Amino acid sequence: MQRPIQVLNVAEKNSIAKQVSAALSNNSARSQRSCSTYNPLFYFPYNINGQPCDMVFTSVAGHLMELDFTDDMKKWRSCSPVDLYGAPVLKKIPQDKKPVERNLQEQARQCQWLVLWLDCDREGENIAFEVVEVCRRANPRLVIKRAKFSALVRRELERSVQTLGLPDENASKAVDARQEIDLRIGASFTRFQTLLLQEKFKWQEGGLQEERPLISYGPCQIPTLGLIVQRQWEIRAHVSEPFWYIYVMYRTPEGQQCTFSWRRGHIYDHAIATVLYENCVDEPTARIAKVDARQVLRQPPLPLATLSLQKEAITHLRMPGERMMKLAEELYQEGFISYPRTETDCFDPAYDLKALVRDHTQDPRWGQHAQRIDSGEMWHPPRSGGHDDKAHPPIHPTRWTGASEGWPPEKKRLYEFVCRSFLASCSKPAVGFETQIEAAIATEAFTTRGLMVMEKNWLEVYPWFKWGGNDNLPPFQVNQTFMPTELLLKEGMTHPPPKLSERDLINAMERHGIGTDATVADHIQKQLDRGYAFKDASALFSPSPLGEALIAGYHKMGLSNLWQPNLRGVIEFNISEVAHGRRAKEAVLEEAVQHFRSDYISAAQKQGMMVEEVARFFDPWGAAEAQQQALPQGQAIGQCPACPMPLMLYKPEQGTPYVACSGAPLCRQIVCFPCATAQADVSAQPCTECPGNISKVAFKFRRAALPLGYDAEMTCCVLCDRRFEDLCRSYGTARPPGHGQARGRGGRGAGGQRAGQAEGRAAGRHPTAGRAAARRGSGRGSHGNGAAEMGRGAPRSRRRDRDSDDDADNPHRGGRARTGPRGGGRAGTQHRARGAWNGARARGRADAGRGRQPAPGGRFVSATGHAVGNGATSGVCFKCGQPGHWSNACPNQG
DNA sequence: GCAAGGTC
Repeated sequence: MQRPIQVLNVAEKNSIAKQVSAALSNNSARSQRSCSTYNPLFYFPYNINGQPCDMVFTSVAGHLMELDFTDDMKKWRSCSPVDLYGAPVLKKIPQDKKPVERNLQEQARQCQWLVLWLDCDREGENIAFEVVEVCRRANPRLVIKRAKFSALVRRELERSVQTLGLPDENASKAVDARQEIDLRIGASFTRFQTLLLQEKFKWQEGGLQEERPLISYGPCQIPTLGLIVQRQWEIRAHVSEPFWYIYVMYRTPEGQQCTFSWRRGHIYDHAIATVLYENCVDEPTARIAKVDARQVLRQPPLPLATLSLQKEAITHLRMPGERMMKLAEELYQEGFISYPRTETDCFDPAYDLKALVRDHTQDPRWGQHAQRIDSGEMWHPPRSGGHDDKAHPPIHPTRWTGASEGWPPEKKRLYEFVCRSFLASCSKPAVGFETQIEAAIATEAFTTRGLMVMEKNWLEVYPWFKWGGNDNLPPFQVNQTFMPTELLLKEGMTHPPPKLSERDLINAMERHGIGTDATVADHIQKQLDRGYAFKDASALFSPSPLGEALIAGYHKMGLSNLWQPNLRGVIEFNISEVAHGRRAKEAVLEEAVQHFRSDYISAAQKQGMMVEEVARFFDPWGAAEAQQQALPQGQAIGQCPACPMPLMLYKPEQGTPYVACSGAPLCRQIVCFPCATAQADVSAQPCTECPGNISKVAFKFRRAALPLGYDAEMTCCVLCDRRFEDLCRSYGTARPPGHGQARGRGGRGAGGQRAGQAEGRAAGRHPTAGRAAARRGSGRGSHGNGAAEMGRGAPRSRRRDRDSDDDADNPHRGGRARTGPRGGGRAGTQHRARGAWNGARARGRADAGRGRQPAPGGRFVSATGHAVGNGATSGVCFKCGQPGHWSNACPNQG
């Protein structure tokens, strides 16, 4: 008799652990609490490939680990935000996940095998590696295996456990890359925006909730805001135009009637419309040219996935997506509906749907319909929407309850919606009889259509959908003639597109790959929480002044790729190249970091534009105005050693000349004059001398030129330039280049660390080594060097071209901006401006979103020389979203 | 005080 192997099985959430244990053990698993509240243990014996096993099944609760910067970079003023592109990052287990970690380690110590049952998607693969890391720390000898399953049904799970494989490292690395990109961009731009704007304006007077708002940036939240602002600009850019159309109405003596639509739709030229109309008036007899009558079917709704449930709940129940998800979560926890976060919109054929239907036959509201399905009279197998996340079924009721009296009304309505929707999806399609009529008057053609509902079927249980209409059509015959009751030339006006509804937003986000089914609602809610957008009484979204100013600011800077909706798609496409093994994680990261760092540098250099945009809507604080006015005129002499902004030489009328970074308040670097090699140390204390809330700046000098360092500390106010202390002290040991000198001496570390980084680059490791050189050269009036350094990046002329292009396109400024020619001139629709933007969007969009598109062909190597994955490389440009080149050589700027 | 993604 073989001794059983001890096997630790880990699922992504308890519900899966429970289901798989039940399926594999034939419902005989013994459950036991663990030290982690939401992750109990299930024990049962099993046999894997003839080998007896003692199975212990447990779960985590999503990711175990979080990515973050090291402690020294977490303080917002500890470094310039641009440093966050190169700062080290760490994966850590946050405090609230410690019990999960303990549970895994306790079990791992007693087991020989670890079987990973995490969801079969990229995030699941990444969590699998987190679990492996934690378990291996407790038991290095663990044998690691991965169960891949396509449905939670017994046969599939049994197959899966007998054919265990290995976790997919590429998929996991793709997630690592995404996390790192999101963190670096998010943190750097959030700090940039917040530090730049937070203190400058009277937010509350401008309608914001908070006095000092957090102005966050994220690669999902900002493109979402971009969608809202873009629509606002479309609306504002719309210029109403008149159009004309011929209106025909016919009423029989019996009272049957219909109106006809003109084949030409609308005509924007009054003269032409009049000529065509007069033709009709001259020969007004209408002749029926065609009668097409046939039976049509209206299919029931697809089984519900998360996003479709959100959209339906918004439309039919008038419930915001975020609220709906909370209630759905509750219903799931209480066992009334299945797992609410799923992409699946098709039922597994093995699923016993009839049993689920039977559960509802006693309901007073929809029980009768359920009975008719159960009897087979109404039964029709649910359609398949073609999506399957391989982990969850579509959302459906799991238990009937008539005892929902205590529930809040919204929860009741949601449960009812899930039940009715499920029953509808198991019902026969509705049957109608449609008649399409074509009529001719003189040279012009007209159509009308009638629809009579013959069998309601699924519509009986689903009251939210209206079908049918115009069923009082006169009984036309081909070649029949009649005299129209009314024949008129009517005038209409084009309307701007409507504001976005939450449903529109979800659709747009889905189309562009912004967020996942589980996070889309959060990103929308975040717009409201951050004060970037409002939702009006009709639940339509419009940007707040702050939201619009942010987008307009980046637009004006020529950095629209930072907010346009394809941003996420571009990131997703590139990391999916990692997941498929076509590019190395490091290469994609390097490319992304380089690109976004360069965008950050542009943004920091043009920060004034952002301030200007915000100043259109919000009043600045007096002190900030005073600060701006009080700053003396300086002369650019190079680039700041700590950030991308120009370093300025200031010569106050009284007092000592000094050199300071122009990037305040993001960077308050002040360096020594005349040597200009010193590192500043900034402490944010209020100035005791001047009336404004200006910080006191303490800074250190270091005379690198001397063999023994010479150090000084001085405290002064940047606003009034008043010194508080001035003391010098020497120190004894010279340090080799590349070691942070300030850090070792009790001064705060940032300055010294930056010095260390800069030296490292100078040693040739990094392509931006020139910066350190410029810093050294910019002392003693070496102006030429500094100026050359400031103009780095795209050639100036090209940048100017791009900016002016963008300005021409920016419709939010002039009020009545043009709508073409991108939109193709006279679009002939009610929403003519939309065509223009859609055209622009389509071109700008990554052929990317979620890796559905084929990989772009061809071989190319990044300018950094890193981008060689497994020989053939591919990906899309972070700037324009197109394949074939990298963003630092993007030919499609703007 | 930053992101987005899992999940309770």
